[in-house]
Amino acid sequence: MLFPPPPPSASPGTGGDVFGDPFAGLGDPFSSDYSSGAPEFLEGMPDAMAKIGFEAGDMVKLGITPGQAAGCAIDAAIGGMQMSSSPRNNNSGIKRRKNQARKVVCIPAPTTAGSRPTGEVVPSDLWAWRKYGQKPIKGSPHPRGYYRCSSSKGCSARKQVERSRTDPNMLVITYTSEHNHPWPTQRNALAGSTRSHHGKNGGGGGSGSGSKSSHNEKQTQNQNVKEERKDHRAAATTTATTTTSTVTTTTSTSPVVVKEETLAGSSSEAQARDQRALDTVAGVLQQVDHRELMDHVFSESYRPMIPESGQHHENFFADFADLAELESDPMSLIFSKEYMEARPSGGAGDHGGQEKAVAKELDPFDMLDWSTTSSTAGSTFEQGKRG
DNA sequence: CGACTTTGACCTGCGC
DNA sequence: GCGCAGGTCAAAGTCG
Repeated sequence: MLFPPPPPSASPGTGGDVFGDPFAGLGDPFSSDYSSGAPEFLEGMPDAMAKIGFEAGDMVKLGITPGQAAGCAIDAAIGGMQMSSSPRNNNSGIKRRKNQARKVVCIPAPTTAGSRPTGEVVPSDLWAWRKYGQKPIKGSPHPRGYYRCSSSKGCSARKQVERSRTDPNMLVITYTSEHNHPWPTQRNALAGSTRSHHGKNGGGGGSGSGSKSSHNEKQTQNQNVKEERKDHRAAATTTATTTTSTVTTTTSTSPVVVKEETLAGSSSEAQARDQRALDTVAGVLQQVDHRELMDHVFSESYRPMIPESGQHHENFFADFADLAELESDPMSLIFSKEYMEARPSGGAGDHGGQEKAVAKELDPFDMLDWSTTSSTAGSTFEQGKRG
């Protein structure tokens, strides 16, 4: 996600130190009376989303709907502005380590793919993560999982995974610290891929792929693939939602349909709130030309985090496309789809220098790359654009 | 045996 | 200094 520097009006260091306070001046979205419309908040929604770096392209990249995006905007905002569930905690902000740069990513929660026996769902990215803790979070019905990078011993990269408070179908992933090593070349680095789907109990079963031998990974993955395929057919509704939303947001057509699918099961109040937010965001999206959107998605902001050879990228994309087929994982699904769609005008057969450029720009890791903010004044806010 | 998850205990930052 | 709540540690157990 692309996080622009906070506007001068933002107030870093007041709990909203990551984003400033994206809702500054908009009122507290959680204390707003939605039954009466909360116009000041909704009117400011697009601006609020922009403040936290939520752009239309990000929604396309991640295959989420405007409604979900709005929810993520809220969730991301909560990250810097804790819900005022108690007088003591009144917008004081959640506790966080000092000088910790963070990046918040919202993605559609995988349905059965990547799910654990406990029901927890962890999306795949290509780093290897090892879970080291889980905590119930005040104000959220869902626990937060804590993961650290297991690819390299000295790597301080961490991530937190929790379900969106506003949309259980969305996952809010917070990345902390950077990897100090190249990303794994093996395709086994699939955080969230299950070690075993048929564990006897919760312990030992579950996610994490880590640095186990690729042979074991493949074995497990192949098993999972079969089950996932089966599960995905069963869970066609949810999966289709992810796919459809990608299309509808890029074509700016009838996002309401998507919203209805994605919000199924929400409370009527939440639906009403999401609907209003959706309408607002949809209005913004409809002003965005499809091509501009795609241009943005595959724009200069997409630079490989770690320079690799062109050959590497070519292999990577081949692998990734392969994975997309196998996994039906939101990330791979989205990426493979968009990669194909965004091939240079010549189409799939258009190779050559342009392909290299595309490969360079389409590094999927930039999806999760650092475009961070930091509580430290004067820090870089968009590391993803660093040379 | 090594890597993993789970989970209770402990640590830490922050507001009062 | 106290208490709250988020973040981390580490022992126990599982799995291949």
